[in-house]
Amino acid sequence: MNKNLRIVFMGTPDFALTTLRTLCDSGHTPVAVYTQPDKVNRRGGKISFSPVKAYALEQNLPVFQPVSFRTEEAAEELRRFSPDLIVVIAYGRILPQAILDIPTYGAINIHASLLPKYRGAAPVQRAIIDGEPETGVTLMHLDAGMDTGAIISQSALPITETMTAGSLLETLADMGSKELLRILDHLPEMLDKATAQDESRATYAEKLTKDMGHLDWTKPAAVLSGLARGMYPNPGTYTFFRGKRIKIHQVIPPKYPGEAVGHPGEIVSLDSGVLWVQTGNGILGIAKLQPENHKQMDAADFINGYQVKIHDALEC
RNA sequence: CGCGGGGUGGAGCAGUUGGUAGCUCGUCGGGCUCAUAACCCGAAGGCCGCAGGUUCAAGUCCUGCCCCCGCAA
Repeated sequence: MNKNLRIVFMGTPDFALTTLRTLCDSGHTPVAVYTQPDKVNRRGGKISFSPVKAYALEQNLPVFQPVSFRTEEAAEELRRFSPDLIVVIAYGRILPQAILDIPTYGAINIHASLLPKYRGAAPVQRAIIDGEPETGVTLMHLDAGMDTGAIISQSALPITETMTAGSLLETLADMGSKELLRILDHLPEMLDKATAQDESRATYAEKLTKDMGHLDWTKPAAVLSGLARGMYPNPGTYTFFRGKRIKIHQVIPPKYPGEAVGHPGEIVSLDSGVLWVQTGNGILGIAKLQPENHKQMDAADFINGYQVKIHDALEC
């Protein structure tokens, strides 16, 4: 019923793209799309667009990439679309109140956590790394703070030991997108019913750093598994083998806690073409990996090509 | 022009100071076994990324091009 809402979409990565697609497919095509400025990919000297920009161009939607929203020009540009609502998803920037005041209904944001827990940049990743039993997606009415807006709706999802940040993000993006459509159909009421977050329970999910991905084999397998899955695909985890850096792409849930059959980092079995590695507690399986300068490969191929033997060891 | 690694039979890798290619796995055939992703025997399969050059001779040296990847951003 609200098909003629004037929506402005703001987002950057794939997580945001899912929702943009959903909006377009359901007839809520945005009147404008905002995304982060293009980045220069040094290695090829090429410029790379954000996933959102690539799709918007494909759909012939007007694209804007302001460097800042704290200028009168930026506000004026936005006002020209006389938006009813801004939908913000992983845009990568906090919108100042002056911008939030422009649309009739303000701005709605989809955040991949059960707010107020895991506010911030890496909610899904941190939830997996921390071994949380569940996470979810929250739609909130944006205010000027960092993920502090009133909660419009929330859906939870259990985290299993095979989920990665990448796969979970996809699932949550779908959940959030569908929920958004539902909200758009009942817009003013849903916003009125939004409830403030309980500040006392707020936690923050800081951005991940590359060095966090350096696997320490003396840690328990369960911890390493969470790290490998929470850091995947970006920024990724890694270890070293014969002095070469190895990226870990897929691990297999830990086995045999407590029963140490080798030193931490030692490869104790090659069953089923998997690299079974002894950790500080339990054995972790590595199923897919990528030696530096090479492409991703199955552990079985790695074992064949590199003549890996039991008792060889991964280095920290 | 940020630094660097690589393109070799279906897959992953070796190939030394240049002399027509090897390993692990897979595939096909046969054998052993109660059985097997185990083991044994045998076979097929490669214009060594593309183009040009040096040389009696190049995967192996030189030049140019295409593609892939790691780090850093």
